[in-house]
Amino acid sequence: MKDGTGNAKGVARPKRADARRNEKSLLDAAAAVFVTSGVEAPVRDIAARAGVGTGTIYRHFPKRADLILAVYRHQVEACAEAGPELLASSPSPHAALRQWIGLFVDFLVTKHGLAAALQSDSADFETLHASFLDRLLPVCTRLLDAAARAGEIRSDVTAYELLLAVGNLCIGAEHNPRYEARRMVALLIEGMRLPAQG
Amino acid sequence: MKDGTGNAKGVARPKRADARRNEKSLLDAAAAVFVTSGVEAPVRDIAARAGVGTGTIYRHFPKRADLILAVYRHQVEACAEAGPELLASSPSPHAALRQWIGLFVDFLVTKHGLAAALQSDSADFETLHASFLDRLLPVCTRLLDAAARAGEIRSDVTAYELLLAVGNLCIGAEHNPRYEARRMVALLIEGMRLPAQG
Amino acid sequence: MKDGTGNAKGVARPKRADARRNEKSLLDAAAAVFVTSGVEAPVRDIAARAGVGTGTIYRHFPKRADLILAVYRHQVEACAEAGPELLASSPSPHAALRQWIGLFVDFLVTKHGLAAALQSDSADFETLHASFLDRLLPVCTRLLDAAARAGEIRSDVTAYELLLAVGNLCIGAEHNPRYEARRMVALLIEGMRLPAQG
Amino acid sequence: MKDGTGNAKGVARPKRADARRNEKSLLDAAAAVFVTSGVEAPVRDIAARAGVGTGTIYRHFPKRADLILAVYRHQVEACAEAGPELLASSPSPHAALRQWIGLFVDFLVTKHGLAAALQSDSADFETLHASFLDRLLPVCTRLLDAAARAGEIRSDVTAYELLLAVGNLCIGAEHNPRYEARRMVALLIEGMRLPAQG
DNA sequence: GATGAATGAGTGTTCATTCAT
DNA sequence: AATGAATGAACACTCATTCAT
Repeated sequence: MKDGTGNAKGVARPKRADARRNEKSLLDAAAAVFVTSGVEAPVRDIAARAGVGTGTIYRHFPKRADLILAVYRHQVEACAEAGPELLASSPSPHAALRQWIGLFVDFLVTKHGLAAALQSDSADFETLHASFLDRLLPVCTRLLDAAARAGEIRSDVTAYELLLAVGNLCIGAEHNPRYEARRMVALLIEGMRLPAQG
Repeated sequence: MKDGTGNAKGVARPKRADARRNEKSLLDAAAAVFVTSGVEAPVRDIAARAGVGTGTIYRHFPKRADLILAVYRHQVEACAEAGPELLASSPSPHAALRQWIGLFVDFLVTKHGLAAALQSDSADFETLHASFLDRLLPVCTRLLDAAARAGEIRSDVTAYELLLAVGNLCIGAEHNPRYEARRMVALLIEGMRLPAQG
Repeated sequence: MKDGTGNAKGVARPKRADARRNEKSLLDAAAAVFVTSGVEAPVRDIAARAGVGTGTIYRHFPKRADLILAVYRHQVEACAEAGPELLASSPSPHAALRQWIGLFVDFLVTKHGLAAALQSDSADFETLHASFLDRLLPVCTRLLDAAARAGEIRSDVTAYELLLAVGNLCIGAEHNPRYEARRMVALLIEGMRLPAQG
Repeated sequence: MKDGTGNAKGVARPKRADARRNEKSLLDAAAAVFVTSGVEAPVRDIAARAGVGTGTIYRHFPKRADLILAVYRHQVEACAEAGPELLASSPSPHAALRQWIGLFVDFLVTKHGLAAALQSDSADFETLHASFLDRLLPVCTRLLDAAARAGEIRSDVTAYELLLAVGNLCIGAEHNPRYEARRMVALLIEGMRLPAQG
């Protein structure tokens, strides 16, 4: 019955006020450290940055994946929600796909190590991998399907491989001024396009 | 300044036969372990596999990057040499580019962790990154230029970003049957193509 | 000087009803957890089981020994009280001693870790040790004296060493089906016996 | 083919000279620390006392049980070997048993925490428990059998429970001047005696 | 040159205890 | 009074790297 996190409005205990504040600063610190040292940064570093003890991190996020997940949840969510909207408002499904992938790239490119972590085969990161995919895969699939049905892109590319490919293309982009992930991703998307039918 | 091969400047004393033999078995062992545990595998594992002490590895390859470099030198070399050949024998520069990139992918995809290591910003891996690029960049540039001059591909993609992009696309491919790096790379190359001029 | 029960000197303010209720549930929880995880079980576990915060435990029982003491007080008390009764009702002092030791063993054997804790030299457990002894030593002494005076047992065994010996013999018994503490204690008691005088 | 330890005389690599010296000082340090803080003393403490790094301890003794075992191996061995000798030289099997148990007590009583560790149910200590028993059980069994066959003691006490009981009786003896383990053990042994047959 | 023993910093993780709410 | 969040010392263990033999 304990609820570690959510409990939006209901009968939530009042105490959570300071804890929530603390959790927020934890998330901020983690995000900052992740940018600098990657998502595998030592727990101590994150704790130090947040000005808390290491135990506090473990209390809030028992597994590392929990922390990473929490750090990026909002952004993943925003990205996921943008999918249908773009599909509705764009001139073509392919344009929607391109824009949506653009959002995904914007998100990943600033998360040093995230893309790499998503590739880690460590048991600890499988959850992470899965959670990201759970939310994003359906959205991407729908965009892909729409574009394929419209005859704009080939239909043999799965959302899974596309997301992984895009994720990979973002690795290392942040620290490398000579490597522009967005351009590379654009090429990839362009490579999926089918010639307009006469 | 240290050079793992003992090959300083021009006066290199020819390495003793047994030392060379030793180095060879070191390389074989490292290659094998890299496949299993990635290029960041513990030094001890490699030493054990080679049947030598850890100190021996450090003598031959002071920095980890030296070892990785040595392990893959032959293959990088072969890849580099294939560039001009493909350009000469292929029906078009773009085809040559595609095939050459294919060789590069073949190489990377079977090297667990190599692609990831190439992206590491650790000072230790910068050498690695640089060495690979030193040899491959000119080759790739020449292929790119040829294809661009032939009007087959856009001319705003540098060899540097292309190699990085392809390298990135290969990350994690080995252990993931649902992710086919070659397909993704093919899309990228396809995305560079320019419509044939009337 | 601190006394976990809040019962200082003589002016003890009667504890509030709810506090007493709380303390009772604490004791029950602790007893249950002690059985499962030993008397050194994490405070959190006990608190969780009791449905209270850890702070509450510390309020009621500042030191771990206080808690252990409180948990077993009733049983120690019952054991102590049984001494004189047995002496009065048994056919011989030695029989009374044997039975009383039996009660003590029954008590200890089911308290995972208690016997071990009584032996711990940690400052924290000295209190525990002392408290148990305070109550039980006089009782045991009286039984021993009676049996010795009756010529049934040797008179050079002190209650202190007997209690410790019996306590020790109980260590580890609970989890070891091949080790029957009661049998070993019986041998010890038997070993104290003096041959009946012609 | 690697031999981590033994290899007494044969073709042993020469290098082991300093390592052996080091291992000896490790053992001495461990023994000293065990006396002070018990066999569960922090690895760091032992390392510090021996003047080595923690890694050195792990190299020589991967598991804690290995260290404990090594520390006490000689003494266990000596104890085991004394069994048959005592049986041969003592006036009666019971006397031999008594003396042998005396040796066992002498050994245990000075090893703070050993007896307790032998009782630990931690997986890590099972090995320890088993190793001690492996060596001592047969010896004790033989003494017990001889005494039982001679009609001097009851035959329903197993070597296993006797050793455990004696071990338990030794717990805490070193630091407690008021508790004399030897006396208590003597009582136990006495308690096994059978009245001489007419 | 080769060896592998030694080193010790670095890291994850647990848990008793304190204290703001 | 009760709560439980926060703290941080403590500990086991790993592994890159050095260096005596």
